[in-house]
Amino acid sequence: MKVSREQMAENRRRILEVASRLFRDKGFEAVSVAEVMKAAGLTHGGFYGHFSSKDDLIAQTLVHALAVDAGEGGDFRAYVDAYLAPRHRDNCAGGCPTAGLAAAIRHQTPAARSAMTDGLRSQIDRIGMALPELDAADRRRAAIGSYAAMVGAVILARAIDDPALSDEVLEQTREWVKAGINPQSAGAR
Amino acid sequence: MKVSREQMAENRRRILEVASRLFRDKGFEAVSVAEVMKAAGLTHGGFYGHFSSKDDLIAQTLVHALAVDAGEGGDFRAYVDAYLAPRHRDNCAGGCPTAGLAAAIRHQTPAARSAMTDGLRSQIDRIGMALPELDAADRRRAAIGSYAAMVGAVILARAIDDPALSDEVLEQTREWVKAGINPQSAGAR
DNA sequence: ACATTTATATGATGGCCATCATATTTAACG
DNA sequence: CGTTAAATATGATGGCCATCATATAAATGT
Repeated sequence: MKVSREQMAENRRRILEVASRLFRDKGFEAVSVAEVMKAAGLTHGGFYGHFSSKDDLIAQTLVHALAVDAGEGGDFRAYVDAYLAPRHRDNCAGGCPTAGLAAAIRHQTPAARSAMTDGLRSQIDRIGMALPELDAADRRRAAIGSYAAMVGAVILARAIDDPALSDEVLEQTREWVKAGINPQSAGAR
Repeated sequence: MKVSREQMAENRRRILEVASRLFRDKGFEAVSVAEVMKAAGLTHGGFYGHFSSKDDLIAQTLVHALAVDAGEGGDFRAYVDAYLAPRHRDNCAGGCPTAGLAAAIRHQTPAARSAMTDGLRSQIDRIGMALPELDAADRRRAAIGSYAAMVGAVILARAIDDPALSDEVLEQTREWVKAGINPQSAGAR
């Protein structure tokens, strides 16, 4: 049945939201179009009224998810603590889309890769702005190096089945990253 | 037709080798059993004489690939340079299996996760041994933090479609990691 | 040499899934 | 209100793939 204009927009939003969580939780391939629609409270047939294909959904979901990825209020140390925490590791569906999906993007369409590129660029800029105590060159290096370590640590911590080692990967990376952005230490770099 | 005992062992080795490259290149789900067998020069039917399922192949391939992952002759700086290089980024099929597959392991069987855990543990130990100039605590932290950054940087560099930013991610992470293992800087950490 | 075992090949089978065709219902607009 | 257009539902369709049943043929051990 037809639905009001706003209802349709709302439906579309819900599809994107639900797809974002499902993709982060189970990966792109393990989630079917029908599953997304069902989770959004719709039937699978209506899907192609909103998106031209599953690849289109993936690309649009990435744009959506990476735009919200912003979060961070400028306190980089607090962001690092929250990012490299068991709570974030255990919350794939609600966690950072970059940590959850970046590795899968290599196999996706150009539109998806483009969304990832934009998302990464702004994330690096955002982290850089949260490190005003460093000079420009150190700031960029620290932003990129820190974020790479954070994403890598969460991916590794999620991949392994030994809780103690997984916790240790998070803890040690947390200390490593935070020590690396001390002005005196960054100077030594 | 039946083949000699050694021929069968050789076939099995080739299946694992070929599967390892295909999985790293295209991901677990995008590679079919038939494709692996064909690439190994066999037909798909014989597959179940070697492995009990595709999941079994994945787990055994990981054990195989992560055992060979050793490589490194003890010069950590050289290892970092080679790891965080465009050549490695562009060579998924022949590159580090951890960078290529770690993120997908979250969705695999317990056997696969266990193989990844063992592989990561020994990789951390190996890197630690290549950093004798640091004391024990710094060494472990540097090994974990550095490896997380290396894996994360390669994953990010492979995900994005802007070559300049991709190169920059590798370069900056390379400098960041190498600066982080300077004894004076590690002291500050 | 022969009998037997077994590695591989050939050829189903059944399930899942993306996509589409068509039907239904209702909002939107006059 | 009535007509039309559009959003969603229902119900195919075709392809891919993991797995398996059976056939073939060569190696192994006597």
